[in-house]
Amino acid sequence: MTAKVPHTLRSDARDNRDRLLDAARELFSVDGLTVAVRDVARRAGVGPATLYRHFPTKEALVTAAFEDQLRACRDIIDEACADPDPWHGLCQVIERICVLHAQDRGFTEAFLSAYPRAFTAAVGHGHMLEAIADLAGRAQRTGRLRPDFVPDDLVLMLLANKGLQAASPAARPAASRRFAAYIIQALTHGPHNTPLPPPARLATPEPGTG
Amino acid sequence: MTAKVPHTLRSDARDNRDRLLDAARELFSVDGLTVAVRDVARRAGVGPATLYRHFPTKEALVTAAFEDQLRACRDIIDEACADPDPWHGLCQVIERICVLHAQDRGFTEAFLSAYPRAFTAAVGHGHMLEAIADLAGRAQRTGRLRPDFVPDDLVLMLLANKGLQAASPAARPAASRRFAAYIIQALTHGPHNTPLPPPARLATPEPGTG
DNA sequence: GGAGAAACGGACGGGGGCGTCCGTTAGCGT
DNA sequence: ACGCTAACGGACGCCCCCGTCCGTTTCTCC
Repeated sequence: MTAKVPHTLRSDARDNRDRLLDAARELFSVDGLTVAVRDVARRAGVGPATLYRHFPTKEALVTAAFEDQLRACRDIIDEACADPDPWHGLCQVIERICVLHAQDRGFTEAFLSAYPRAFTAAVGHGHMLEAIADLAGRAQRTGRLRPDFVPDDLVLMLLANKGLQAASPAARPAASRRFAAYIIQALTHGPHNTPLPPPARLATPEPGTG
Repeated sequence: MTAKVPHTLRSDARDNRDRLLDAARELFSVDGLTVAVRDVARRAGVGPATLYRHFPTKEALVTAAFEDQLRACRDIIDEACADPDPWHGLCQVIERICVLHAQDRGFTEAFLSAYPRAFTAAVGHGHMLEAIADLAGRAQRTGRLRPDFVPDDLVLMLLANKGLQAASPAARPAASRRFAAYIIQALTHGPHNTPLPPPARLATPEPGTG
């Protein structure tokens, strides 16, 4: 029970930790979270035990590796919510998060329920969803966002965008950009809008199975 | 080399084969192709060896299990191509294939490149894509389908729709229906169309990684 | 009803991934 | 320079999955 936490890593340890995070980001971003922990360690030039010493479980490694991306995500949303034009803000959210996800497969999988516990808790999905819902409400009141849009539709679109990662890594950004443009088109309120089927309750995505 | 193929299965064998296909369809449709072959065998009430006797590899089981779905898919497309209103036909393709995929996760994964060899060869993806491209061209000439649509965009949408399978099984059909409606909205030609980013070359989806 | 072959299924080997143990190395403070 | 301890990493156990082998059961045909 005597807390003997050094709070200061030895130089080599700090070094290895950094290299591990870099390696994790590299591998996860291209191949997703299925990459073996061993491969991350090998890429970083350390043994598996070293990795597990720094990150007791794969989930810990994942959350640590994607801290920045998560912050970037939040920044995008905060910025959009502060946009004086809520419709423009919403479009920005869609476009930017889509390409962000397209650029990083691992982050997308982490963000969308591969390790739901870690991420939903860490960032407070709830808060983000609330902010988005508010933004969407304001966008609807401007008349640019179709009135039958519901916030869950945004989750729908994010999940759909994730599906694009089955494409070749090289094609992903272009695919997501084009997809985002289509989505914005679909969300635009206009005289040609055809009625939508009832919204889906996505509440609890099944755990695992990124 | 003496061909001693009975061509007529013993009654119990035929029975087991049917039960295996049923079990495979049930499990694959809900949980996708990640289900262990053992589980399929267990569900069918037979040993693993029996399964492998009927289907020498997992891929063989998958293709056999989804033969009907594949035919249904082709029928949808053929029917749509024969539709006197090509735009209506295209919409039908989108709606029906989206819900077909929403109802059956395993088929979707099989259809979209989890076992590319088996399926692309079996059905001739090429032919289907050609037919769709022709249909889309005709739809564009009616002025209902936006002119900057390219056939690859349909693959884009199918991949995106696949992403919705991360939702709970119960929510999938509703999600896909709504998604399809949004897509059709996005593809509609109208004065409010905003230009799209350049299309993505999806040509060769990476193998594996359903 | 009995012989022969087809079909069955439990047990096995191989591969891969996750997380751990312990003998060894190397940074740090004196 | 030297010892103490943090940090390292190869090797290990465990689990899961795929596909195979062989002794046993069961259908079929006479």
